[in-house]
Amino acid sequence: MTRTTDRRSSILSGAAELFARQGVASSTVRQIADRVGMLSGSLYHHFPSKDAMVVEILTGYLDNLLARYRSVLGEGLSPRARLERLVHASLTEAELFPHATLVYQNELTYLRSGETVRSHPGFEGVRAAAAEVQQTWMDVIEAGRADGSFRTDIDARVFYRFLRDSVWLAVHWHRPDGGPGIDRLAGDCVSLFLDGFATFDEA
Amino acid sequence: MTRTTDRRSSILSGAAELFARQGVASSTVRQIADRVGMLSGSLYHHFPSKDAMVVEILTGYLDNLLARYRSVLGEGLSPRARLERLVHASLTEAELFPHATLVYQNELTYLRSGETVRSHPGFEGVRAAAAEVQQTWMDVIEAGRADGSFRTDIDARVFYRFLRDSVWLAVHWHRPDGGPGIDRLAGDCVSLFLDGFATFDEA
DNA sequence: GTCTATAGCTGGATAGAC
DNA sequence: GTCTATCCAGCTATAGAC
Repeated sequence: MTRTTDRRSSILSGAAELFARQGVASSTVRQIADRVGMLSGSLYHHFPSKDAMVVEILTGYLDNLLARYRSVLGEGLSPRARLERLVHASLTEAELFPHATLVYQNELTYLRSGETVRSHPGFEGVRAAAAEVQQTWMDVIEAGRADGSFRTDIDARVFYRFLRDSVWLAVHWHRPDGGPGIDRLAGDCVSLFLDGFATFDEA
Repeated sequence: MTRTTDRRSSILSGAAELFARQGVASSTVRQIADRVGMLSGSLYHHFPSKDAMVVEILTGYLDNLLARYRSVLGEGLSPRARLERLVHASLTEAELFPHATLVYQNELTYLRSGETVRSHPGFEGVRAAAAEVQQTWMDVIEAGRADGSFRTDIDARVFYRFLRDSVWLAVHWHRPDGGPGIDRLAGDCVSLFLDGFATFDEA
């Protein structure tokens, strides 16, 4: 167990912060090196390429997130409760890794653009993990539609996108310290969406 | 009045499509030239730089959008009705200029990142227009909070962001032909958000 | 494990022929 | 108005000294 954060980790977190703020394409290895106080060439002792950093940032983030999701799925909850736990898990992860969350959110559009750029081995894994994340959400939404607790007159994928983007967006404004905790935030978010989306037994 | 779409416009629309799919930074002037069947050097007869294309795409989009917004503001509607008309205007604009809409949505994060990259003259105008768009939404939300029709226990900016991203996101999945029209879509969207967000006189 | 130095490439942009 | 030909800057990545 090393006492101080090792070099490799600090490079990765510096890179994540840059990627989050400027985008991957506009961030250079020299900027990354500057940030940790070394020269660009030295980075390649730790990572084979810039893309490898991106892959590692996204993979670490998604692996953690999926582990949380799987734990939630094992609890055998109702659709509504499960949805709240998924929101909670996502917000928790976003609080722990805000930069990785932003990178994932911002680059997702370009990541899935089929035949283009990213052919780097490892991006396939990222894409697969991203697909599993989406499937997890779709499953709970479909389950809620099936048991009558969610509306069926609005496309499931549309609802998924609305909710997903709102949750992921929280990292833009949520402040870990001082503000409302994750618990409160997750509850508010689910209430906001579901009380306008879940079927109401009015009258 | 020219009968065919002129060269300049086709360059711009080709560029917009590329920017939307790959991101501005990852799109090269050579790709843009390829798409309209000319060589990269020839582009510079029509535009002084790649950034100038980005500025013109975003400016044209935002100018149109703001013109619609101002027209809505002149109708003297209630907050709820005004909100629906703003959603409607945004969706209409997104249907007419889907690529520009996506570019705006995707690059907004990097656009506002203060001292970084984009110092091109003209980007200031884009930023100013984007600020006016945001202000228009914030005004109607605040008006609704003031007259009691919207909840005050959730941050206005949070609600704004949820709604804005959901509306802008529609361009990802909405198909102009065949699917539900803009009218229906706008109504659904507002109903979805407000019936979970507007105050209810229950009991 | 970091540095110096630079190779090799790609991208935005330009000059001038046609 | 388009093409040919290219400049130059900036980038990723590498090789080898220390």
